[in-house]
Amino acid sequence: MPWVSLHHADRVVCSAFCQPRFIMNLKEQIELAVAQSFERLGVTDSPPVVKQAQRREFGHYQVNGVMGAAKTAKTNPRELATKVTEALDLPMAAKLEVAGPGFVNVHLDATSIAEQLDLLGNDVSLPSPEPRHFAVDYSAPNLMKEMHIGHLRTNAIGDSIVRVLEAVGHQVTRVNHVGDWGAQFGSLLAYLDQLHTTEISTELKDLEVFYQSASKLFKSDEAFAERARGYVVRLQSGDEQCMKLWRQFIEESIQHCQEVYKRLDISLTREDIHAESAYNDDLPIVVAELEQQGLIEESDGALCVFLDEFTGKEGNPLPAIVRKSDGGFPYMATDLAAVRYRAEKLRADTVLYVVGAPQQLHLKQVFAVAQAAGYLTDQEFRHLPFGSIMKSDGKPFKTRDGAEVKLIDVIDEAVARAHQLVKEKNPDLSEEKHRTIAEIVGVGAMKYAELSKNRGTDYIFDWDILLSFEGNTAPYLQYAYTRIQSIFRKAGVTPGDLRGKITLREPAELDLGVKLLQFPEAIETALEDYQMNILCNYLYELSGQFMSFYEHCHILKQTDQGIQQSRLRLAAMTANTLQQGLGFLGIKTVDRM
RNA sequence: GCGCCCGUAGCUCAAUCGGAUAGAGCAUCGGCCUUCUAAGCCGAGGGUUGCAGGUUCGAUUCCUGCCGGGCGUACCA
Repeated sequence: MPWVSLHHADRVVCSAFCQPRFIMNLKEQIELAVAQSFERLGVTDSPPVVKQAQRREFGHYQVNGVMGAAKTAKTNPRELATKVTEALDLPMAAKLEVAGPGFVNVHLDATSIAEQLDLLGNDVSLPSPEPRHFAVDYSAPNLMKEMHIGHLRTNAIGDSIVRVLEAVGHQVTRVNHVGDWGAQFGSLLAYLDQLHTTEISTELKDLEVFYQSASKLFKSDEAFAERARGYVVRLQSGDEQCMKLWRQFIEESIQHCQEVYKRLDISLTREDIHAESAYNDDLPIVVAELEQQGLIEESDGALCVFLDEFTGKEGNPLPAIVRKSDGGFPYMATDLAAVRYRAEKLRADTVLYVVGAPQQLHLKQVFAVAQAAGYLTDQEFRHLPFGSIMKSDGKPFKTRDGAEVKLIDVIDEAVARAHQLVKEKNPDLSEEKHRTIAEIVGVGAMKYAELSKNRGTDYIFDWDILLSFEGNTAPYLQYAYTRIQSIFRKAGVTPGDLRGKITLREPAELDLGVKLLQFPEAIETALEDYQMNILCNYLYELSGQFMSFYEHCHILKQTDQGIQQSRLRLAAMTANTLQQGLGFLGIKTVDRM
């Protein structure tokens, strides 16, 4: 039986005659065996439900599906579990036991695990789902202002999702839907216009200060406010001199963004920018198309789409306003135009919006109106909301607090702290090395702090937690990696030189070996709901497993050549997995730190 | 008022979608550097998962009610 298909997966995997990198992962192998065992016993319609065991004493994997099956079949769960175990053809299991109300605990066999590791060589196996075209909308800063700490989430999460999707073979379009249009630009342009050419570049250096000076003038100086309003009109009507100023400002602001991306190692480039203003010409068309569909109603002078499912205060119908009473277009219109573009022009199969949770209702409306307008056929448009960052008192950051923490300042602080530490830990390295390492470690810590949290929940901003280098942090993973590099330096070999097979004698070796084989499972689980914290968790556990192995199974002191080669191979595979996994998170590794 | 999200150890967070005795990190306490980098390892203490019911073999997870917090709720984005 060369080909077998898994009922729950949308792909076919082969068991015998194909490349090692396409072998099933451990969980799938067990699932398949349990499913076959169920079949032999005449149990149908019950999934095996195989999971990694939560406690080591329960084996490596546990089968939870027997209890559900027993319920449907109205039989005793423990008896059924015993039968399933007897009918189970799973050579890779060293021991199977029925436990608790009807669990089957699977203890894996060291020899089989070693064989599977040998099949991989020094490669890392990845899931290979059916390729799709993804568009991922993330980052999307407002170009009026500089990015603040709140922008870290969409950048870190979005960029990581993009990297993982690409790694498993999907086509990915990065979309940076920057805010470069709107009434607020009036005062910025008016302010820009009254500067002397010599002052412009210095003034724009700090966008935050620029923005604040302009809005202060807008409030205090009536003549200035009047000019600002005039600029809005001129901007919207495409006045050439005004557009020139606007382009100058936008250019400068994009420059700022790209610098931050570069610093943060975010993979967005200028080519990924598809700004709000790019849809300007589409906005009247979208409204006209909605009109043709009979979806538009006028209300208080605004053009609206009312859908039954949306109600506002006091149960009143809640409109999706696509044109304001003053004739301007709100972001509902822009976002609809963006949906239309992404579905019809970009032809993406799945579009992910990595946008904060407060936008939930808005995006729900956007998708619903787009659906009603016929822009969507079978594409999947999904909002991936993330929680807000709160202040230490648990209250959310408000724009008016003015005390928002600039993203670039957080980066500087992270790098400064890392620099201090690496100088202290490794004084022999050159200053240049110190700086390079500090940049990678500091930025890694920041990004990992974001990624390792469940994306849905709000969390509290705290310098010391965000910039911690101990425990479950990126530096811990990077440190595990440097320890491995150090071993190879001292041994004077490179992973490519390694000969010999893997043998897993010590418990620490077996646990590390199993953990290594679970990488594709972690990726798969993380992609189910685009939760990168699951990948973080895996990498942390892998590092922990390695650290334990490192302490208990000395490598260079080992006199038995076979054992030493085996351990070096385990170390090499760990390093490889860590580097790839961290790469998926947008975090680099260093050879020393 | 209505809708969505949340409430877990002193603090910050997990818990792979209903599984076993709820896990980490930080902080606290105790061990481990003449041995591959101590950003580390080994161990200890710390919990009525906001409260009260319900569903079932089994609930942090699902349902109902209450308490507390956040966000949203027509022309800012």
